[in-house]
Amino acid sequence: MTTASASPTRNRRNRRAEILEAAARLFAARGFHGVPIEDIGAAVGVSGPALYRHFSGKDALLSEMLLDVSSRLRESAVTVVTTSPGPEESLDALLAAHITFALEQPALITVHDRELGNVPERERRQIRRLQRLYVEEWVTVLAELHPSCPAARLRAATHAVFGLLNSTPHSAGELPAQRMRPLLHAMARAALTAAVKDH
Amino acid sequence: MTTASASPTRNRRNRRAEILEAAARLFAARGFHGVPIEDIGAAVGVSGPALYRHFSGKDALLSEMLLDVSSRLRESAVTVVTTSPGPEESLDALLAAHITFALEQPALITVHDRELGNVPERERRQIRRLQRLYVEEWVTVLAELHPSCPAARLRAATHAVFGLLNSTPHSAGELPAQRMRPLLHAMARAALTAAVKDH
DNA sequence: GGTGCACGTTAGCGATGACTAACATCCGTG
DNA sequence: CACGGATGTTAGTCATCGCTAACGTGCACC
Repeated sequence: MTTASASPTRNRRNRRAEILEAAARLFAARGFHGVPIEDIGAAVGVSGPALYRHFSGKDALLSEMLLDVSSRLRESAVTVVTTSPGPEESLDALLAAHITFALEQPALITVHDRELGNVPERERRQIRRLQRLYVEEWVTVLAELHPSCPAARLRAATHAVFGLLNSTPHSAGELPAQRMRPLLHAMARAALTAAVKDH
Repeated sequence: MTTASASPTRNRRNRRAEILEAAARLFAARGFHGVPIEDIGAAVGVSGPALYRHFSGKDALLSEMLLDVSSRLRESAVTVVTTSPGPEESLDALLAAHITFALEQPALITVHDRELGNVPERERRQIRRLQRLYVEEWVTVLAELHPSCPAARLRAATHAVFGLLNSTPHSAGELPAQRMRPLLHAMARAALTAAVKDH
Protein backbone atom coordinates (compact mmCIF):
# COMPACT_ATOMS: atom_id res chain seq x y z
CA MET A 1 0.00 0.00 0.00
CA THR A 2 2.76 2.42 0.91
CA THR A 3 6.00 3.08 -0.95
CA ALA A 4 8.96 0.75 -0.89
CA SER A 5 11.05 0.49 2.26
CA ALA A 6 14.79 0.64 2.75
CA SER A 7 15.23 -1.88 5.55
CA PRO A 8 12.98 -3.48 8.13
CA THR A 9 14.90 -2.03 11.04
CA ARG A 10 14.72 1.42 9.58
CA ASN A 11 11.06 1.00 8.95
CA ARG A 12 10.33 -0.27 12.41
CA ARG A 13 12.07 2.67 14.00
CA ASN A 14 10.17 5.09 11.84
CA ARG A 15 6.85 3.47 12.49
CA ARG A 16 7.37 3.51 16.23
CA ALA A 17 8.35 7.16 16.17
CA GLU A 18 5.44 7.96 13.90
CA ILE A 19 3.03 6.30 16.30
CA LEU A 20 4.45 8.10 19.32
CA GLU A 21 4.18 11.41 17.54
CA ALA A 22 0.61 10.87 16.41
CA ALA A 23 -0.39 9.61 19.83
CA ALA A 24 1.13 12.67 21.47
CA ARG A 25 -0.92 14.98 19.29
CA LEU A 26 -4.11 13.04 19.98
CA PHE A 27 -3.50 12.72 23.72
CA ALA A 28 -2.78 16.44 23.94
CA ALA A 29 -6.03 17.25 22.19
CA ARG A 30 -8.45 14.82 23.78
CA GLY A 31 -6.70 13.26 26.77
CA PHE A 32 -5.34 9.74 27.19
CA HIS A 33 -8.68 8.08 27.88
CA GLY A 34 -10.38 10.09 25.17
CA VAL A 35 -8.35 8.53 22.37
CA PRO A 36 -9.18 5.01 21.19
CA ILE A 37 -6.33 2.90 19.88
CA GLU A 38 -8.18 2.74 16.60
CA ASP A 39 -7.70 6.50 16.15
CA ILE A 40 -3.98 6.33 16.84
CA GLY A 41 -3.62 3.66 14.20
CA ALA A 42 -5.69 5.64 11.74
CA ALA A 43 -3.46 8.68 12.26
CA VAL A 44 -0.46 6.75 10.90
CA GLY A 45 -2.35 4.92 8.17
CA VAL A 46 -2.75 1.51 9.81
CA SER A 47 -5.77 0.41 11.67
CA GLY A 48 -6.35 -0.52 15.29
CA PRO A 49 -4.58 -3.54 16.65
CA ALA A 50 -1.53 -3.05 14.42
CA LEU A 51 -0.10 -1.00 17.29
CA TYR A 52 0.41 -4.14 19.34
CA ARG A 53 3.21 -5.11 16.93
CA HIS A 54 5.14 -2.12 18.32
CA PHE A 55 3.89 -1.55 21.85
CA SER A 56 2.64 -3.97 24.45
CA GLY A 57 -0.40 -1.80 25.16
CA LYS A 58 -1.82 1.69 25.41
CA ASP A 59 -0.26 2.21 28.83
CA ALA A 60 3.15 1.23 27.53
CA LEU A 61 2.80 3.74 24.73
CA LEU A 62 2.13 6.55 27.18
CA SER A 63 4.87 5.40 29.53
CA GLU A 64 7.47 5.36 26.80
CA MET A 65 6.38 8.77 25.62
CA LEU A 66 6.71 10.39 29.03
CA LEU A 67 9.90 8.56 29.93
CA ASP A 68 11.44 9.75 26.69
CA VAL A 69 10.45 13.36 27.27
CA SER A 70 11.60 13.37 30.88
CA SER A 71 14.97 11.87 30.13
CA ARG A 72 15.57 14.12 27.14
CA LEU A 73 14.81 17.21 29.20
CA ARG A 74 16.97 16.02 32.02
CA GLU A 75 19.86 15.05 29.76
CA SER A 76 19.80 18.34 27.93
CA ALA A 77 19.88 20.14 31.26
CA VAL A 78 22.89 18.18 32.47
CA THR A 79 24.75 18.78 29.22
CA VAL A 80 23.94 22.45 29.18
CA VAL A 81 24.97 23.02 32.78
CA THR A 82 28.24 21.12 32.57
CA THR A 83 29.35 22.92 29.40
CA SER A 84 28.51 26.44 30.52
CA PRO A 85 31.29 28.62 31.95
CA GLY A 86 29.16 29.92 34.82
CA PRO A 87 25.71 29.96 36.41
CA GLU A 88 24.52 32.97 34.43
CA GLU A 89 25.25 31.23 31.16
CA SER A 90 23.80 28.00 32.54
CA LEU A 91 20.53 29.68 33.31
CA ASP A 92 20.27 31.23 29.87
CA ALA A 93 21.10 27.91 28.26
CA LEU A 94 18.51 26.08 30.38
CA LEU A 95 15.93 28.62 29.34
CA ALA A 96 16.88 28.39 25.68
CA ALA A 97 16.73 24.61 25.67
CA HIS A 98 13.40 24.44 27.43
CA ILE A 99 11.89 27.09 25.16
CA THR A 100 13.10 25.26 22.08
CA PHE A 101 11.51 22.09 23.30
CA ALA A 102 8.24 23.80 24.21
CA LEU A 103 8.01 25.54 20.85
CA GLU A 104 8.95 22.52 18.76
CA GLN A 105 7.06 19.84 20.65
CA PRO A 106 3.95 21.48 22.09
CA ALA A 107 2.01 18.23 22.12
CA LEU A 108 4.70 16.38 24.06
CA ILE A 109 5.01 19.19 26.58
CA THR A 110 1.27 19.19 27.06
CA VAL A 111 0.99 15.46 27.58
CA HIS A 112 4.05 15.50 29.79
CA ASP A 113 2.44 17.54 32.51
CA ARG A 114 -1.12 16.30 32.17
CA GLU A 115 -1.05 12.56 31.85
CA LEU A 116 1.42 11.44 34.46
CA GLY A 117 -1.48 10.21 36.53
CA ASN A 118 -2.41 7.70 33.86
CA VAL A 119 1.00 6.03 33.80
CA PRO A 120 1.28 2.73 35.70
CA GLU A 121 2.87 3.01 39.14
CA ARG A 122 6.26 1.55 38.25
CA GLU A 123 7.03 3.80 35.33
CA ARG A 124 5.43 6.76 37.06
CA ARG A 125 8.08 6.59 39.73
CA GLN A 126 10.86 6.65 37.16
CA ILE A 127 9.31 9.61 35.39
CA ARG A 128 8.82 11.51 38.62
CA ARG A 129 12.44 10.87 39.48
CA LEU A 130 13.63 12.28 36.17
CA GLN A 131 11.39 15.30 36.54
CA ARG A 132 12.70 15.90 40.02
CA LEU A 133 16.27 15.70 38.75
CA TYR A 134 15.44 18.16 36.00
CA VAL A 135 14.02 20.63 38.50
CA GLU A 136 17.07 20.17 40.68
CA GLU A 137 19.33 21.21 37.81
CA TRP A 138 17.48 24.49 37.68
CA VAL A 139 17.44 24.90 41.44
CA THR A 140 21.17 24.22 41.68
CA VAL A 141 21.96 26.89 39.11
CA LEU A 142 19.64 29.38 40.77
CA ALA A 143 21.12 28.61 44.17
CA GLU A 144 24.59 29.42 42.85
CA LEU A 145 23.30 32.77 41.69
CA HIS A 146 21.38 33.51 44.88
CA PRO A 147 22.77 31.45 47.76
CA SER A 148 20.66 33.21 50.37
CA CYS A 149 17.36 32.27 48.79
CA PRO A 150 15.64 29.25 50.38
CA ALA A 151 15.53 26.16 48.19
CA ALA A 152 11.77 25.80 48.55
CA ARG A 153 11.28 29.24 47.10
CA LEU A 154 13.60 28.45 44.22
CA ARG A 155 11.70 25.26 43.52
CA ALA A 156 8.37 27.05 43.54
CA ALA A 157 9.74 29.72 41.24
CA THR A 158 11.09 27.08 38.89
CA HIS A 159 7.71 25.38 38.68
CA ALA A 160 6.06 28.71 37.98
CA VAL A 161 8.52 29.40 35.16
CA PHE A 162 7.80 25.99 33.68
CA GLY A 163 4.16 26.94 33.71
CA LEU A 164 4.99 30.11 31.86
CA LEU A 165 7.15 28.38 29.26
CA ASN A 166 4.80 25.45 28.78
CA SER A 167 1.87 27.75 28.12
CA THR A 168 2.99 27.86 24.50
CA PRO A 169 0.24 25.57 23.25
CA HIS A 170 -2.39 27.97 24.61
CA SER A 171 -1.14 30.99 22.71
CA ALA A 172 -0.58 28.98 19.56
CA GLY A 173 -1.36 31.43 16.82
CA GLU A 174 -0.69 34.72 18.58
CA LEU A 175 2.93 35.23 17.65
CA PRO A 176 5.36 33.46 15.30
CA ALA A 177 7.95 31.29 17.04
CA GLN A 178 10.63 33.70 15.97
CA ARG A 179 9.04 36.42 18.16
CA MET A 180 7.75 34.03 20.80
CA ARG A 181 11.19 32.74 21.70
CA PRO A 182 12.79 35.99 22.92
CA LEU A 183 9.53 37.04 24.53
CA LEU A 184 9.36 33.91 26.65
CA HIS A 185 13.05 34.13 27.47
CA ALA A 186 12.76 37.72 28.66
CA MET A 187 9.61 37.07 30.67
CA ALA A 188 11.05 33.99 32.34
CA ARG A 189 14.32 35.70 33.26
CA ALA A 190 12.48 38.66 34.68
CA ALA A 191 10.17 36.40 36.66
CA LEU A 192 13.11 34.49 38.14
CA THR A 193 14.94 37.67 39.03
CA ALA A 194 11.86 38.94 40.81
CA ALA A 195 11.45 35.63 42.60
CA VAL A 196 14.80 35.73 44.34
CA LYS A 197 14.55 39.33 45.49
CA ASP A 198 13.62 40.26 49.08
CA HIS A 199 12.69 36.90 50.43
CA MET B 1 -28.89 7.95 55.83
CA THR B 2 -27.40 11.43 56.29
CA THR B 3 -28.27 13.99 58.95
CA ALA B 4 -31.45 16.02 58.96
CA SER B 5 -31.87 18.73 56.36
CA ALA B 6 -33.04 22.32 56.71
CA SER B 7 -34.99 22.69 53.48
CA PRO B 8 -35.17 20.84 50.19
CA THR B 9 -33.97 23.81 48.19
CA ARG B 10 -31.03 24.29 50.50
CA ASN B 11 -30.19 20.64 50.24
CA ARG B 12 -30.45 20.54 46.50
CA ARG B 13 -28.08 23.49 46.13
CA ASN B 14 -25.59 21.90 48.44
CA ARG B 15 -25.72 18.57 46.71
CA ARG B 16 -25.19 20.11 43.29
CA ALA B 17 -22.25 22.14 44.53
CA GLU B 18 -20.86 19.12 46.28
CA ILE B 19 -21.01 17.10 43.09
CA LEU B 20 -19.37 19.82 41.02
CA GLU B 21 -16.59 20.12 43.54
CA ALA B 22 -15.91 16.42 43.73
CA ALA B 23 -16.07 16.07 39.97
CA ALA B 24 -13.58 18.90 39.56
CA ARG B 25 -11.10 17.16 41.82
CA LEU B 26 -11.52 13.87 40.01
CA PHE B 27 -11.36 15.38 36.52
CA ALA B 28 -8.23 17.28 37.47
CA ALA B 29 -6.56 14.11 38.68
CA ARG B 30 -7.57 11.61 36.02
CA GLY B 31 -9.13 13.53 33.15
CA PHE B 32 -12.75 13.75 32.07
CA HIS B 33 -12.86 10.39 30.32
CA GLY B 34 -10.87 8.74 33.08
CA VAL B 35 -13.58 9.28 35.68
CA PRO B 36 -16.69 7.07 35.67
CA ILE B 37 -19.92 8.58 36.89
CA GLU B 38 -19.95 5.93 39.57
CA ASP B 39 -16.80 7.43 41.10
CA ILE B 40 -18.24 10.93 41.17
CA GLY B 41 -21.27 9.64 43.00
CA ALA B 42 -19.13 7.69 45.44
CA ALA B 43 -17.13 10.83 46.22
CA VAL B 44 -20.25 12.52 47.59
CA GLY B 45 -21.70 9.47 49.28
CA VAL B 46 -24.33 8.49 46.72
CA SER B 47 -23.85 5.93 44.08
CA GLY B 48 -23.83 6.15 40.31
CA PRO B 49 -26.99 7.18 38.57
CA ALA B 50 -28.11 9.45 41.42
CA LEU B 51 -26.29 12.22 39.57
CA TYR B 52 -28.97 12.27 36.91
CA ARG B 53 -31.30 13.81 39.47
CA HIS B 54 -29.09 16.90 39.36
CA PHE B 55 -27.48 16.96 35.93
CA SER B 56 -28.73 15.81 32.58
CA GLY B 57 -25.50 13.94 31.90
CA LYS B 58 -21.75 13.84 32.29
CA ASP B 59 -21.24 16.38 29.51
CA ALA B 60 -23.65 18.78 31.15
CA LEU B 61 -21.74 18.48 34.40
CA LEU B 62 -18.49 19.46 32.71
CA SER B 63 -20.15 22.23 30.72
CA GLU B 64 -21.66 23.80 33.80
CA MET B 65 -18.37 23.56 35.63
CA LEU B 66 -16.40 25.36 32.91
CA LEU B 67 -19.10 27.91 32.19
CA ASP B 68 -19.19 28.76 35.86
CA VAL B 69 -15.42 29.19 36.09
CA SER B 70 -15.20 31.24 32.92
CA SER B 71 -17.97 33.60 33.88
CA ARG B 72 -16.72 34.02 37.42
CA LEU B 73 -13.26 34.91 36.17
CA ARG B 74 -14.64 37.28 33.60
CA GLU B 75 -17.03 38.95 36.02
CA SER B 76 -14.36 39.45 38.64
CA ALA B 77 -12.15 41.03 36.00
CA VAL B 78 -14.85 43.45 34.90
CA THR B 79 -15.62 44.42 38.48
CA VAL B 80 -12.00 44.87 39.37
CA VAL B 81 -11.21 46.99 36.33
CA THR B 82 -14.22 49.27 36.64
CA THR B 83 -13.60 49.97 40.31
CA SER B 84 -9.89 50.67 40.07
CA PRO B 85 -8.71 54.29 39.85
CA GLY B 86 -6.18 53.56 37.10
CA PRO B 87 -4.53 50.90 34.96
CA GLU B 88 -1.72 50.26 37.41
CA GLU B 89 -4.18 49.44 40.15
CA SER B 90 -6.29 47.47 37.71
CA LEU B 91 -3.38 45.26 36.81
CA ASP B 92 -2.53 44.57 40.44
CA ALA B 93 -6.15 43.80 41.20
CA LEU B 94 -6.42 41.47 38.19
CA LEU B 95 -3.32 39.66 39.38
CA ALA B 96 -4.59 39.42 42.95
CA ALA B 97 -7.96 38.07 41.88
CA HIS B 98 -6.50 35.49 39.54
CA ILE B 99 -3.97 34.35 42.12
CA THR B 100 -6.66 33.99 44.75
CA PHE B 101 -8.68 31.85 42.42
CA ALA B 102 -5.73 29.71 41.41
CA LEU B 103 -4.68 29.12 45.01
CA GLU B 104 -8.16 28.41 46.31
CA GLN B 105 -9.50 26.35 43.42
CA PRO B 106 -6.57 24.48 41.93
CA ALA B 107 -8.77 21.68 40.63
CA LEU B 108 -11.10 24.06 38.83
CA ILE B 109 -8.21 25.96 37.28
CA THR B 110 -6.71 22.71 36.08
CA VAL B 111 -9.89 21.40 34.53
CA HIS B 112 -10.61 24.80 33.05
CA ASP B 113 -7.66 24.77 30.73
CA ARG B 114 -7.52 21.06 30.02
CA GLU B 115 -10.99 19.83 29.32
CA LEU B 116 -12.48 22.43 27.05
CA GLY B 117 -12.12 19.98 24.18
CA ASN B 118 -14.56 17.60 25.83
CA VAL B 119 -17.35 20.13 26.10
CA PRO B 120 -20.13 19.87 23.48
CA GLU B 121 -19.85 22.36 20.64
CA ARG B 122 -22.61 24.72 21.73
CA GLU B 123 -21.36 25.32 25.25
CA ARG B 124 -17.77 25.29 24.11
CA ARG B 125 -18.42 28.38 22.06
CA GLN B 126 -19.88 30.21 25.06
CA ILE B 127 -16.93 29.24 27.20
CA ARG B 128 -14.43 30.30 24.58
CA ARG B 129 -16.21 33.62 24.30
CA LEU B 130 -15.99 34.22 28.04
CA GLN B 131 -12.33 33.24 28.07
CA ARG B 132 -11.63 35.61 25.21
CA LEU B 133 -13.40 38.42 27.04
CA TYR B 134 -11.36 37.68 30.13
CA VAL B 135 -8.12 37.88 28.18
CA GLU B 136 -9.29 41.11 26.59
CA GLU B 137 -9.75 42.69 30.01
CA TRP B 138 -6.11 42.05 30.68
CA VAL B 139 -5.01 43.19 27.24
CA THR B 140 -7.00 46.41 27.55
CA VAL B 141 -5.37 47.27 30.84
CA LEU B 142 -1.92 46.43 29.51
CA ALA B 143 -2.54 48.48 26.39
CA GLU B 144 -3.38 51.49 28.51
CA LEU B 145 -0.07 51.11 30.28
CA HIS B 146 1.91 50.48 27.10
CA PRO B 147 0.06 51.87 24.10
CA SER B 148 2.96 51.26 21.72
CA CYS B 149 3.07 47.52 22.32
CA PRO B 150 1.29 45.45 19.67
CA ALA B 151 -1.88 43.72 20.87
CA ALA B 152 -0.69 40.30 19.70
CA ARG B 153 2.34 40.58 21.93
CA LEU B 154 0.20 41.62 24.87
CA ARG B 155 -2.09 38.68 24.28
CA ALA B 156 0.81 36.24 24.12
CA ALA B 157 2.28 37.73 27.29
CA THR B 158 -1.08 37.43 29.03
CA HIS B 159 -1.37 33.77 28.12
CA ALA B 160 2.15 33.17 29.40
CA VAL B 161 1.31 34.83 32.70
CA PHE B 162 -1.78 32.67 33.00
CA GLY B 163 0.47 29.68 32.55
CA LEU B 164 2.68 30.95 35.34
CA LEU B 165 -0.20 31.63 37.71
CA ASN B 166 -2.05 28.42 36.91
CA SER B 167 1.03 26.33 37.61
CA THR B 168 0.01 26.38 41.25
CA PRO B 169 -1.26 22.79 41.29
CA HIS B 170 2.17 21.58 40.18
CA SER B 171 4.07 23.17 43.04
CA ALA B 172 1.44 22.16 45.55
CA GLY B 173 3.45 21.50 48.66
CA GLU B 174 6.52 23.63 48.04
CA LEU B 175 5.41 26.82 49.75
CA PRO B 176 2.43 27.81 51.93
CA ALA B 177 -0.21 29.91 50.17
CA GLN B 178 0.76 32.82 52.36
CA ARG B 179 4.23 32.87 50.75
CA MET B 180 3.07 31.67 47.36
CA ARG B 181 0.77 34.62 46.80
CA PRO B 182 3.31 37.45 46.87
CA LEU B 183 5.83 35.29 45.02
CA LEU B 184 3.45 34.70 42.12
CA HIS B 185 2.42 38.33 42.11
CA ALA B 186 5.98 39.56 41.92
CA MET B 187 6.97 37.07 39.26
CA ALA B 188 3.96 37.84 37.10
CA ARG B 189 4.42 41.59 37.34
CA ALA B 190 8.08 41.29 36.46
CA ALA B 191 7.29 39.02 33.54
CA LEU B 192 4.72 41.47 32.18
CA THR B 193 7.06 44.40 32.57
CA ALA B 194 9.72 42.51 30.66
CA ALA B 195 7.22 41.55 27.97
CA VAL B 196 6.35 45.10 27.01
CA LYS B 197 9.92 46.36 26.88
CA ASP B 198 11.82 46.87 23.60
CA HIS B 199 9.35 45.32 21.19
C1' DG C 1 -53.52 11.50 56.68
C1' DG C 2 -53.26 11.04 52.01
C1' DT C 3 -50.78 12.94 47.93
C1' DG C 4 -47.04 14.38 45.22
C1' DC C 5 -42.48 15.59 44.53
C1' DA C 6 -37.43 15.37 45.58
C1' DC C 7 -34.10 12.17 45.77
C1' DG C 8 -32.21 7.87 46.09
C1' DT C 9 -31.73 2.73 45.00
C1' DT C 10 -30.63 -1.61 41.93
C1' DA C 11 -30.96 -4.02 37.48
C1' DG C 12 -30.09 -4.00 32.95
C1' DC C 13 -29.34 -2.34 28.05
C1' DG C 14 -26.52 -0.82 24.28
C1' DA C 15 -22.21 1.11 22.81
C1' DT C 16 -17.51 1.37 23.01
C1' DG C 17 -12.96 0.18 23.61
C1' DA C 18 -8.70 -2.59 24.87
C1' DC C 19 -6.86 -6.55 23.65
C1' DT C 20 -6.39 -11.50 21.49
C1' DA C 21 -6.74 -14.95 17.84
C1' DA C 22 -6.27 -16.51 13.45
C1' DC C 23 -4.92 -15.65 9.24
C1' DA C 24 -2.39 -13.03 5.05
C1' DT C 25 1.60 -10.85 2.92
C1' DC C 26 6.11 -9.15 2.10
C1' DC C 27 10.97 -9.90 2.04
C1' DG C 28 15.67 -11.14 3.39
C1' DT C 29 18.31 -15.27 3.82
C1' DG C 30 20.40 -20.12 3.79
C1' DC D 1 12.86 -21.83 -3.59
C1' DA D 2 11.35 -22.89 0.89
C1' DC D 3 11.37 -20.78 5.34
C1' DG D 4 10.64 -17.61 8.97
C1' DG D 5 10.08 -13.35 11.05
C1' DA D 6 8.26 -8.67 10.79
C1' DT D 7 4.09 -6.41 10.06
C1' DG D 8 -0.42 -6.00 8.82
C1' DT D 9 -5.57 -7.47 8.47
C1' DT D 10 -10.41 -8.74 10.26
C1' DA D 11 -13.39 -10.99 13.60
C1' DG D 12 -14.49 -11.71 18.09
C1' DT D 13 -14.24 -11.56 23.37
C1' DC D 14 -14.73 -9.39 27.61
C1' DA D 15 -14.96 -5.48 30.61
C1' DT D 16 -16.47 -0.98 31.33
C1' DC D 17 -19.33 2.88 31.05
C1' DG D 18 -23.10 6.16 30.19
C1' DC D 19 -27.66 6.17 30.68
C1' DT D 20 -32.64 4.50 31.35
C1' DA D 21 -36.21 1.94 33.75
C1' DA D 22 -38.62 0.57 37.53
C1' DC D 23 -39.11 0.90 41.98
C1' DG D 24 -38.69 2.74 47.20
C1' DT D 25 -39.02 6.34 50.76
C1' DG D 26 -39.33 10.49 53.45
C1' DC D 27 -41.05 15.08 53.80
C1' DA D 28 -43.85 19.39 52.73
C1' DC D 29 -48.36 20.73 52.20
C1' DC D 30 -53.42 20.78 51.65
